[in-house]
Amino acid sequence: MMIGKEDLALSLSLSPTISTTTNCRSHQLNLLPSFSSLDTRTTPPASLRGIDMNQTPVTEREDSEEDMHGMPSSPNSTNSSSSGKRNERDQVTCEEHMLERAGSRGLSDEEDGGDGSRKKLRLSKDQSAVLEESFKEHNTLNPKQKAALAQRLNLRPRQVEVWFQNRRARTKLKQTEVDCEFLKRCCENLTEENRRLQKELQELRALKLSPQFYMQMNPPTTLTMCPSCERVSSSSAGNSGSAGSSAATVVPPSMHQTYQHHRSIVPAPWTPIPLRPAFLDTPPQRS
DNA sequence: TTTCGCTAGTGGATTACATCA
DNA sequence: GTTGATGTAATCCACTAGCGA
Repeated sequence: MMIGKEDLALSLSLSPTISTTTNCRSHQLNLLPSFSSLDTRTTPPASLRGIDMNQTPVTEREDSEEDMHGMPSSPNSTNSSSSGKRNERDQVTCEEHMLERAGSRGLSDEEDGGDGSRKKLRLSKDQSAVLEESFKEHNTLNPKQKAALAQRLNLRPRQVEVWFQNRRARTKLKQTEVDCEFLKRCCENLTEENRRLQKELQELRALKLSPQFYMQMNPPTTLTMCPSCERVSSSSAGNSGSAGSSAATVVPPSMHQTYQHHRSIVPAPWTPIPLRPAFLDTPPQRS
């Protein structure tokens, strides 16, 4: 949004007949010239006490401030689609606004109490089921789909849009929980592996410090890995024994003599595995 | 009374398009 | 005609309040 709050305030104070939150084009506004300029963001919708919001709209009167403008209350309102579909959106915008107005719950300001409080009523099971089905097919809606769904369910397009937004949020939350659990297990495994390797390192160092170690030390060992089975084997001038990685299965070179493409592995200096994966400390960058 | 899930409002960020110099 | 700056509308997400079960 390129309009700052100051600009909004200025607009409100200077042009009381123009809504600052309009989503309509000028020609659409011309169709609805009599709506007031209440700031819908600061004026909560009227409540809906005792009324089943899920009932088929009866009158054109909208309970919320949307009717005051003839358009939705939030800049987010009305259209839900992936970006870059302006033409498609434009075609549906007016229809949606009319639908939203028609899709009211048949309440007047008197009926909803007019105390500024809002009522959030549940969608029926049938409505939720249909929305769920639709969400399974596509988790975002283009304006036409939204309008059709709203009409089918006797809801306002805004309600359908909000439902999809919240549904996406729930999906993301659950996925985040799953990811978190997975990473937690990874972290635990790596911690355990690190602990085990540290212990092994200590043992090797202790062994290295003992005089006997030098007595029995063989010439430098070269590790070879079979690219096919990725097994590591060790070889040295005087020993073809088991100096391979503790994590890899050590296989005598003889078992892999048929492979002509064995490559040598130079043992790298010891690097402890961090107890906590680095990516956990690196927040994902927003593209 | 408290808790939890759901619905909806709000603000910021982003994108596409229109207009103008 | 092209290009960059600017404005506007639409959409998304994150956060949150409020309602109902």
